[in-house]
Amino acid sequence: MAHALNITFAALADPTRRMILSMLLEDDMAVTDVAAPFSTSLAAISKHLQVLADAGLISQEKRGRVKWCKLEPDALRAASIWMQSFGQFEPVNLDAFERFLAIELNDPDLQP
Amino acid sequence: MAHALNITFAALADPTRRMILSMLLEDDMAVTDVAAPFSTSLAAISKHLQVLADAGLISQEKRGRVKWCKLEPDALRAASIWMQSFGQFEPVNLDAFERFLAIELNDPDLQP
DNA sequence: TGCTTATTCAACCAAATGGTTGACGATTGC
DNA sequence: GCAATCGTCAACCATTTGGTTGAATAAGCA
Repeated sequence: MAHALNITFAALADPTRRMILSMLLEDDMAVTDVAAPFSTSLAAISKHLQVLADAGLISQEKRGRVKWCKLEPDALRAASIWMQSFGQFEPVNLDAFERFLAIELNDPDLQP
Repeated sequence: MAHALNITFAALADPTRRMILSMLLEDDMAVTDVAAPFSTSLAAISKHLQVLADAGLISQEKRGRVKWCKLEPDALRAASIWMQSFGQFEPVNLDAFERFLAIELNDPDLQP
């Protein structure tokens, strides 16, 4: 893989991982709490978190026996900047954004 | 896969496909011409173009025996909007962007 | 000390991905 | 008509991905 953008975009391509990111947007979380709303195993979520950490999208810090996960917006920012190079995208249309979010949050691929 | 963002981000995760997109930014191209600068086979590039078309990132139109490929920025815009939801990203730092582009264009994974 | 909780590791599996090669259907030009 | 060009298809291959389960490690609690 090598290139940072490869792993960033690959990490973002999975709906479970995007959901995790949106959960972490609210607050830092322990691995077990991240896994709670999903029907997949804890080990699977642990792997997803590793992918996100490898991509630099989150950081993980172990305090005691609990590993805290924290959103790291820098990697996302890099990908966002790449997109803007294809850009001349007009400023975000908030109505379209609302509609978009409605679709994203009703993602049928996602169990929670 | 199902969700549009899944296939959009998955399509963007490959450096060959990102390079193709940047080539198409300049102008519409025939499949053979897209493939020319790459050391991979024409069939492989044809598959990459299919992935990009499935993601809505490009469109393809056959005129005679030549199939023309054209950048379609709407899908990229959708992904860009999703990213901005993680946003409160400060306006793009152009110096950082220049450095970033330098890295992207020297991508060692890419042959051309 | 011993039980419980938090997380990862290891081995495994099915499916998807990115690549190859050779054959094939269309289209164009001589 | 026939040969060359454009592009895809089909079969195959190696690697990666996302998932499982059960054991292992580590830390807190009673």
